[in-house]
Amino acid sequence: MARVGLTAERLTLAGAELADEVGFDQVTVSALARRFDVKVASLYSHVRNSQDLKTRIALLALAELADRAAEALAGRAGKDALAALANVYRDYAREHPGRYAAAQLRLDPQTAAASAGVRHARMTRALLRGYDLTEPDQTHAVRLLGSVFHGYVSLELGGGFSHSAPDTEETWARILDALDTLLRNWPAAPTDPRG
Amino acid sequence: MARVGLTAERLTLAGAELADEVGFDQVTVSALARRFDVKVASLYSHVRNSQDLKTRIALLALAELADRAAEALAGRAGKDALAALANVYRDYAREHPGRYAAAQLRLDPQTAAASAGVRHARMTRALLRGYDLTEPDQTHAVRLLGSVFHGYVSLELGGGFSHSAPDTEETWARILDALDTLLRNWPAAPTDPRG
DNA sequence: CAGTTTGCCTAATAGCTTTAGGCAGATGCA
DNA sequence: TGCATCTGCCTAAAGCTATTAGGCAAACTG
Repeated sequence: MARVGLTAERLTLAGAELADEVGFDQVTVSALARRFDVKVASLYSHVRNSQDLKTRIALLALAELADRAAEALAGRAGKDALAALANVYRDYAREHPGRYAAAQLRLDPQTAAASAGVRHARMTRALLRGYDLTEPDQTHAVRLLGSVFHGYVSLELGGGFSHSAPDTEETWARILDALDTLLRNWPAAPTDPRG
Repeated sequence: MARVGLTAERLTLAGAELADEVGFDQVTVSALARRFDVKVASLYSHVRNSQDLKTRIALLALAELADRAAEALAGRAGKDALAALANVYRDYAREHPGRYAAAQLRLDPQTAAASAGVRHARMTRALLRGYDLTEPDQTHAVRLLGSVFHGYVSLELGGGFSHSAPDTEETWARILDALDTLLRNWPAAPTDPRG
């Protein structure tokens, strides 16, 4: 009967920690109740259901990631900014694999629109101001960067690059070099053969 | 009591279909039993457990994907091969989202080593023969391509690119152009400043 | 300090996973 | 063809998670 002081925020934070420890898909209402030494049903006063809990963790992760990105980008431009942003994602995923997995949770359009996800897109766009791209190439480049960052980080985290030399640090550095080179020499759209 | 003729193979295939219909994480021993109109316990004669079932689906997906890739690469080189391989991944993910998700399942090292996953790495490497790269740049490039393909496909599938112009077809085409350009002008390793 | 709110509880239902043990249809051999 | 064995699917049962309904007592409110 002792009141533990549960709130949606505390549950979300504890859920994020749990995710980092055991994996996002192992985050369960039951496990969280155990962690607070409280009965399972008690959580349902603070969180609508399991899906709601996971969504909150995802939103937390997206916001944390956006905060880090904003800080990293401040005062940087060009390749410096590119590497800083890329490393934010990679470092966050390594420090907080569960939260990073949570950030990939598919959100319904409304929630997604209100999430920090939009800040990410805006920051990537801001980063590209250091390169000479105009629409629609800028959007293509935003999507390319998102793909590379997310793809690399999730493959590396998933062990996709293990068991083989050279090490991933080296690869990561060379990929950032390559992206910088590419953005500085972005190929023009091929002329439409129908024209 | 009528024997339905369950086998691990039939269960795996049905599981893959189920994954494509309702999502890989919704693939459950129970759901599969329902699909065969059979009691749940019956499946345990053919499949060790839920994890085993999912692993089999993952291996099926990896093998199908490798088969498609091999076929697509046959007789092609350079950018033609690059686009063909890239489209194999993208098309497969769109046709079989559940299977594609299954292919990302983290396998234990032994299983991974025996899986078709190694064929994928080899094919990407083969593709790079059309470009002028030597080790270790080739490995870096293999990893870059893997990152872009996987990252783009999973973001697109997850709806990460929705709600915004221009359409993803155009972006995809431009990204392939960009990768081709990049591979043909792969930046040399920067000289070590300590040297 | 009485009244109300609210936080955590018990109880109950329902689904998924996994194991143990049983019966009958399929298979093999004389 | 008949008998023995094997194998496939079954019933039963225990344990975990999710979720809802309703209760009691601690904590605010005036």
